[in-house]
Amino acid sequence: MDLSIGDLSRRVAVKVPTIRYYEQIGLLPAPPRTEGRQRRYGAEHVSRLSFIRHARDLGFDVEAIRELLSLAAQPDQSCEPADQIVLRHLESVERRIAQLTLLRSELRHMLEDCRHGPVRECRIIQVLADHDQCRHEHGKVS
Amino acid sequence: MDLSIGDLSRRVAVKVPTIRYYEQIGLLPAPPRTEGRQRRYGAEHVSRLSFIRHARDLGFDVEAIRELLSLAAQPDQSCEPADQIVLRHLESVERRIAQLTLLRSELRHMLEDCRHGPVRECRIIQVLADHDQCRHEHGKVS
DNA sequence: TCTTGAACCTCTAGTCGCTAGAGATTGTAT
DNA sequence: ATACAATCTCTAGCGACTAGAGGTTCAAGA
Repeated sequence: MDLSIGDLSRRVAVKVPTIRYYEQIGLLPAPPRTEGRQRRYGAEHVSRLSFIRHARDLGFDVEAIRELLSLAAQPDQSCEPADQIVLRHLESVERRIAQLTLLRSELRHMLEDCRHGPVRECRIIQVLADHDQCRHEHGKVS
Repeated sequence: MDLSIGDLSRRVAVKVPTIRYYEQIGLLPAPPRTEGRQRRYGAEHVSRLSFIRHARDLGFDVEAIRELLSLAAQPDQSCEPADQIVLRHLESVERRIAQLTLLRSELRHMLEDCRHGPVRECRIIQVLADHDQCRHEHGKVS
């Protein structure tokens, strides 16, 4: 096991610049280098980067991943803090789904109401221009 | 109607720096100024900024809003392009909901499986460390 | 009229998690 | 030996703001 950054990238499916970025922000430890200063990774880098990738796939932010990694390194501690992190994330996902579901129904209504005539009669534009004609309230989405 | 930027901000519920930002990126036209170079807004600014805010609330990005604004200014044209923009956005919202729904179920399973013991036995950490134990595949989320 | 002080001004930099590019160096296969 | 892909560092950019510094202007009260 003596992987170049490109090998690691292919194996874990994380792009090369992203690996360097993770090193820069201290998420992945700096590996040893060749004489010519190229990075060479071992098995522990593979598993740590996998962990990071899976956690990112699950939508955890870097701070949460930092905490999860540090918890994973303490096998005797209670896993409750990890639980809390996951729960916190789950709740934010649920809030997001709720927002987006509202949003979806608004957008559907807009499309249904559209007469497909000229802009002058277009409900879509009207709703945007005069929000009081809108059916529901909704929070910020972005 | 001769509103300061603060008046406009309160009336439309868009923050002052955001208003200046919209001017900078050309979304809101630059208003006339007082002798002392302070901005003074009229009714057309209020309605244009309202339009922008409603569209942002609906999750449209700035480029889409630019197009919607320019369509709104051409009342004789067909509203089909506006339709297309809304449809495109609806589809992306639907994709996002689908992703997040998958994600939610993964996170719920993780929490269910957790034995609330030490980290060593924690399914949450195990799933992250060894992704093959994961129940489902899912796309990128962030 | 003068004085406060809140509101305004411009400009730069930071947020998050990367991604892209320039320009130079290194590793590897032929 | 040579070619060329891969690597290196560094800086800047993405989107849609947000925060802060340091200075100026406006409007109201004394």
